[in-house]
Amino acid sequence: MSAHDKSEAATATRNGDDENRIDRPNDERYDAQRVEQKWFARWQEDDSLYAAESRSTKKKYYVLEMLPYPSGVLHMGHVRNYAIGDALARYMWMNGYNVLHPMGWDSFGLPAENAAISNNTPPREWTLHNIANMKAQMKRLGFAYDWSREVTTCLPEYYRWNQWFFLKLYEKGLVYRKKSKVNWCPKCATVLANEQVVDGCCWRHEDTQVEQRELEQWFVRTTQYAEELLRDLEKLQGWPEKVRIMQRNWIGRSEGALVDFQLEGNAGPAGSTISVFTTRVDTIFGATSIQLAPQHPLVADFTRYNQVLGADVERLIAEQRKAKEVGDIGEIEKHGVNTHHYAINPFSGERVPIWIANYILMDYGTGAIMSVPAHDDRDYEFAKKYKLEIRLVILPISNDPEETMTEPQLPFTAHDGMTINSGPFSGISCADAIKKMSAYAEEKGFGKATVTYRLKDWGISRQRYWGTPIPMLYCEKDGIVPVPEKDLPVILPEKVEITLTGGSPLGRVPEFVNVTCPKCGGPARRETDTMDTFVDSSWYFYRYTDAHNDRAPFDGKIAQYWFPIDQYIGGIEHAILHLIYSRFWTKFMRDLGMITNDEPVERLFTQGMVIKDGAKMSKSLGNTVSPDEMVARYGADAARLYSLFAAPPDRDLDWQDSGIEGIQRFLGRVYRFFVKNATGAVSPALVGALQTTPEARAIQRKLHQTIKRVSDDFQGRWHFNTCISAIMELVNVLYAAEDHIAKKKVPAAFLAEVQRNLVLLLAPFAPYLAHELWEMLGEKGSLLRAPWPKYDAELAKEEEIEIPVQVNGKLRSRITVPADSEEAFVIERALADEKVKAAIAGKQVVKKIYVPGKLVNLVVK
RNA sequence: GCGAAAGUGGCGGAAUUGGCAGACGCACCAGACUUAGGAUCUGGCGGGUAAAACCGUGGGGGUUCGAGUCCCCCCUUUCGCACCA
Repeated sequence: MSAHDKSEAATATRNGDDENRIDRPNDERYDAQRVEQKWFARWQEDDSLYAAESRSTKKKYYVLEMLPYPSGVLHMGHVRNYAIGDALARYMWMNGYNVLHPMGWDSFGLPAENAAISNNTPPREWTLHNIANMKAQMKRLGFAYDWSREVTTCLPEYYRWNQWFFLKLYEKGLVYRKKSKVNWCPKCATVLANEQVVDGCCWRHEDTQVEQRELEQWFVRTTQYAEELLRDLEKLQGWPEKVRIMQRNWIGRSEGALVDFQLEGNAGPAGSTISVFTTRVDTIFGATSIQLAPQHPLVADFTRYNQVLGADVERLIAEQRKAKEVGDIGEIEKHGVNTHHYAINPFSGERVPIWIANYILMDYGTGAIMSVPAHDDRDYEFAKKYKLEIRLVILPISNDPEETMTEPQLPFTAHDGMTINSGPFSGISCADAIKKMSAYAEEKGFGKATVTYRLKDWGISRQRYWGTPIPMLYCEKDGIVPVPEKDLPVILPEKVEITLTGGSPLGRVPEFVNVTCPKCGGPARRETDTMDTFVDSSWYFYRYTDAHNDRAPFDGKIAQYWFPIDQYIGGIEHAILHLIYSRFWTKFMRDLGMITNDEPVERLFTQGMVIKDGAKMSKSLGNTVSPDEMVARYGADAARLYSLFAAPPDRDLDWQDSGIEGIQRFLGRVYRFFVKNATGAVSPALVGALQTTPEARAIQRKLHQTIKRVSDDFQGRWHFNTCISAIMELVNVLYAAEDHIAKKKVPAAFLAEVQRNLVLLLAPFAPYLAHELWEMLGEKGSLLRAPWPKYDAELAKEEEIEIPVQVNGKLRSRITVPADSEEAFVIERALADEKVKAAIAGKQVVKKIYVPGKLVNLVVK
């Protein structure tokens, strides 16, 4: 059937339908809904091409987008994230790789419980319903996922392995229970990890102040791997620098020394000491006080019989809390109180007063410092205020010995000085002093060199229902008893009354709580807390490689084939939480002998946010854009293409409805070109033949330039916005050549080749339209496995180039010369140009610059 | 305060290595086809001018034949960290 017949047929049917506007002949409109529905139905029937091959000789490629929480509906941020990954997956398929491109659901978590409370729907039901809905949305958007490997973390098939891992952590001493002050979000009614506290507030409730509560909790010893987590950041060259810096700061390694100061007299418990952490032990002879955090354990001993002091301490705590609330603890005005107790400096034997100060943090170091006003900004400020002694013990080193003796401006905080007034340690460099003094302290048993991290162990207990039950029992006789491996999974019971008060909901389910101890057969009580959901996402990507294994979390051999993940794509908001936990988990699994890779992710890409009207989309601002609505109005291709076109993927994207209309027009333009210029399948013999007519050559050149631009971007910097504009340019060139095409100056066989390549270029970005056009061309093979077009430099080459001619750096004219012209020829032609002649008239040309293929610049005087 | 990224037309954004600033798209203007146009096609579109000249990449200096790009100083925005001892 020719194009002419086709459009006549189309016109005939449309003319019969005159209640709407009628399209004229050749006014073929692209009905995205009809085309997308057609392919959607086919893919529903058979999506086997999206499946990764378990046995393959091809090179593997693991591309992964971060799995979503099934909140109910996709938002535009998801669409953007998945459009990037899907384009990459399709590109890699077309390049002959065995691609693993899976999807799953991070489906435990609080929103399900909140929904249960407000709608009276069981969390499981609510969650599974959301998953079904979001999965349907993903399919409608045309994302090519291997659904045979779908992972749903809230199902026992998955979470049983969380429990298994927990037992392994327990065996290795990497999980422990301790009573401690923890972050408590009153709205979530549960504990939060340090990583989940943002500016003193809950990460989910930015307006809710986190409280401190004393609770028994399970902690994962992430600090055991602190050193390696930090060191291996160097290996992650495929990660954004920004993320690596954020992780480095979060781990916060700091070298220093611990030094014990003996308490004088009988202030605290007999023989007790105050251990301080300092990075500047070289300044210890300048320590003129000890400063304790108000929450320091010793403070309680001081205030027990001193109500006045107690009240002061309360005030200091309140000031700290206030500062945290405002979010600038750095700006807090320093206050302190003198306890009138003393401690002994072990180096000098000197008595120093013990103070309590609001600028000392209990959760860093030991919660106690030695205060050296002469050599620390904060200590200096504090000492000035409270008239504490300021004693100089470090002098700046200068080449001029006279200068070395001059007193520096205080506080003098540089690290490259020389000690004075430091007893036997005087007269040496700071670095030397640190070494010698640490060694001395260790030898005498009152201190040692040490490393402190900001990173804390990961508190994973949650007093909530919708999570993985922690497989631990408490027996009256045997104490803490792990659930035997053979009894896994500990199934989360379904009939549970969910409230946000009264502790863990599971605690109110007697048949869950009351068990027999596997050791003694006596009565035991089950742990009623559940695991932080970040446990689920710490290893889920391994499960994709072997999703139905019921004997192990996954098979190590299979994981070894697929890992590390070649490309991971997700939001920057996971730069710390998820990405540190999952790096930890990988190292732990490696040490268990399950895997061989040290890091889970080779290359990480963090895409920007989708915003609207300059603000993050949110229901309260009313600036949300619904993917469903976009698909219904413009089609999935348009929604996907626009989310790639509107901005480079690593930057924020400001959504504009008028922008997606432009994309819709573009898709229609492509479609109409194919309808108007139907050609049919290409004979392989003709592909790549150099065209002879200038009209065809122009198109061929543009085609190959476009292939290069798109391919390069996939390999390199991923600026899909410019890829898509390159394809638009190609289409514009085709439209501009329509007259030539009509006059048969462009051979039909070549035109068919161009169309075929255009479809291939579009395939990663707009799969629906690409498939439709592929079929229209009469292609039989699968587009998803069609080889990516090959760039041919010869065919892309320009025969003639336009060279701008500058005079003294200002553009004066342009000349057209053969592409392979010699410099002398180009300069000669430039000098002969009328406009150039006028510009240099009466002046002397002192320098002639020719940048081959780029420009000519004539310098005149 | 420390660290990182960014600042280009009315808007989203191009310019990958120092070489034609504003690709591509949106919006707008004009024309064509039309009974109609919120379809489609064609053309225009940084400021300035009759046309040129000239001026234009946050501001100020510099290097260079030539700077959005490199160097120095400053301003603004966003993000991360923040009395971290």
